[in-house]
Amino acid sequence: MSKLATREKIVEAADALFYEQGYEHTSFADIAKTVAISRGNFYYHFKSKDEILDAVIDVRLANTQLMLDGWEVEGSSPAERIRNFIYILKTNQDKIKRYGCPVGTLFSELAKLNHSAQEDSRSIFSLFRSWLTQQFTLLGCEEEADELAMHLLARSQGVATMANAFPDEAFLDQEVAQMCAWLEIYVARGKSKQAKRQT
Amino acid sequence: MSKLATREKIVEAADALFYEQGYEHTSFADIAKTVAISRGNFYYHFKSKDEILDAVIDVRLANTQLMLDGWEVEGSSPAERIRNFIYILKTNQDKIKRYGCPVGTLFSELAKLNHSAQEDSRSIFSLFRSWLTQQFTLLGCEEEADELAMHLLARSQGVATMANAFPDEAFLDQEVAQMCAWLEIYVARGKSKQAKRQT
DNA sequence: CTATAAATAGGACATACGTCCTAATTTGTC
DNA sequence: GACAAATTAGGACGTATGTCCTATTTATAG
Repeated sequence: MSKLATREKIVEAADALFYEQGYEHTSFADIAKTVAISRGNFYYHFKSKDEILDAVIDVRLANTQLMLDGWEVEGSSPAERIRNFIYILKTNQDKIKRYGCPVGTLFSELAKLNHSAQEDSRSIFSLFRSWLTQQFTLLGCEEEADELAMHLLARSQGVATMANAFPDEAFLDQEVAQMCAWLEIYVARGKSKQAKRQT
Repeated sequence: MSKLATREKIVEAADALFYEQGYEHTSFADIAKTVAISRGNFYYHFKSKDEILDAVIDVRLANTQLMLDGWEVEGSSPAERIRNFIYILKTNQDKIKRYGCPVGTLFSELAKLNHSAQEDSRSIFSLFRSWLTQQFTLLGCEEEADELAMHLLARSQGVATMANAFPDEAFLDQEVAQMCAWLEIYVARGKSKQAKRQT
């Protein structure tokens, strides 16, 4: 119980610090200080900094999956679920304006460090990508589903980056609205296809 | 002469290393090794790591301005110039797939480090932003020029990030084509406005 | 050619950091 | 309540890094 609690607390603190300060810039002392434990205790739960990073990525993956699953409610449409994805930007806009996108900035950092966890970090992107592909497929855009997924991911990433650089604007709201409008094109296209198939 | 050469060599090496490895992850030894000078000599030209960063940002700003000026050739249209901007992604695609966008990734890192040069780093974005705003204004989209500039910047950033995460695809080409197609809407809109004004 | 300044080299130093080790404390079990 | 295992604390160690200092070499000027 207490073992899990401490471990979880460490991962939780590391998760936040890696997001806010970056992986490399966050030291053991930083995390230990946040959790209020000694460095020794720290090393009882994790043998190295890399291990904590792995744990953090695992938690982020799990939380992302949980979020996506939470959108899979009875009676929800793929369009609604994609809109949920777009609205992540709005929901987390304060943090995004301060620290950027947690997925994009972590991957970017690990890419530069040539870190072994780079591929694990990419898998968070992959999770979103395959999920979005699935949603666009359900929407009736089978052939271009993956392309649309990548497009939407890129749009989100770009908005997050620019919102980080210029946080004092209505920019984020505008872009979210535009992305929703863009989505409607494919919603309509999917419907007309479905109608065709019905006749 | 040799003084300037050494200084320039240091900045050049630091510029590349900051891009490829990140600012924090690049040590004095790394730069000194690349330039093949001693750490002592190093400190003769720069009193601190921050000073090198400032110099690198200045160089990047100057080079960017030079690039933009280079596009201001006789007989070029704003649409062509914006297309030039979009094509940066294609021109630098190899490096972008490996290290992301130099502007975006540097800003992102400095934001997390809470580094004093963060604002200087943002000014590279600002340069692109105001330049694009000007081009869209010339295109005849005065009211929405800045919005369009930010939109295009965000699209570029997003494509760079995703191309970094998934470099093995035709993704970048597709997105560049889509951005050019998107631009045509505003080219046409500008032309119709101009025609209206002429009548 | 000489004297002065610029430039370079390389070692010294303090600090921070990741990692390891051992002792102490807490928890769980019979 | 006693004993073993799990957990925590905190110091020790080596390395890397940013920074500084001084001696040596190279370039410049009168």
